[in-house]
Amino acid sequence: METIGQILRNKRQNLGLLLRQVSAYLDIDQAILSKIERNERKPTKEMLEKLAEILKLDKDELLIQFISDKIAYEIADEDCASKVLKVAEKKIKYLKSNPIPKLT
Amino acid sequence: METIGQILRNKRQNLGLLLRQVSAYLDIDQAILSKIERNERKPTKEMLEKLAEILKLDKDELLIQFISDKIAYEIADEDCASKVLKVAEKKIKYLKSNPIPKLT
DNA sequence: ACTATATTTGACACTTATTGTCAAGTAACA
DNA sequence: TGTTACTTGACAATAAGTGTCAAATATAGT
Repeated sequence: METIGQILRNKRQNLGLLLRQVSAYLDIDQAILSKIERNERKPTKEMLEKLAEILKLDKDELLIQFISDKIAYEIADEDCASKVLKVAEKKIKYLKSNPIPKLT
Repeated sequence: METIGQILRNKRQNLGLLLRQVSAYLDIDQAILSKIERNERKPTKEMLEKLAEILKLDKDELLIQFISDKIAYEIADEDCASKVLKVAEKKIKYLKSNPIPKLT
């Protein structure tokens, strides 16, 4: 099971790209990219899209990995985690079929 | 499909309790509770536990509603939402069966 | 309409998180 | 030793979240 950081790092290295090169393409400091690859910081969606481009990764797949990572870390320590996901799924289906109320 | 705010408000009103009374029990400003019930603010876990007590709700169930609400709102606008949940579930299973890496 | 009570709203100050930048640090290796 | 790639931590700036309060708005009873 790979984290998003690992996915990014592996692909970058397989392509023989340097942090410096990729971070320049994203127009961010390479320190940030380094931290993203070690899961110390989270990329923005904009960064993800650029990363998908330059690393030849599927944009949607990367987004899925990113969000699921976030959720997994968020609730992994709850012992009701899988129940949470089931309920969340129902709520999402409901939200999708109804006008979206405002979020806090 | 009820939000956590709706659940809290319904139960409070069914018990004939006032915002003032419940918020006093929680030791918070009633404005905050009002906002929680309208999903403008998120309760802390401590608030949730107190709310479960005074409103005679199941503590675990309430926590599940709370977290699933958060997740649902977080990803409801993604069109890959259900895929995200599936991947998240796998990741959680993995995390639970392995030493937990540090979170960002 | 008047009063009292319940709830909502928004401004505010305060704290906490998140962010990008930078320079100094380590590690590997020619 | 010198070079290259990457890492780390301190820093300031910004954004996000929190509690408090008073004024505004319901809501119901008389």
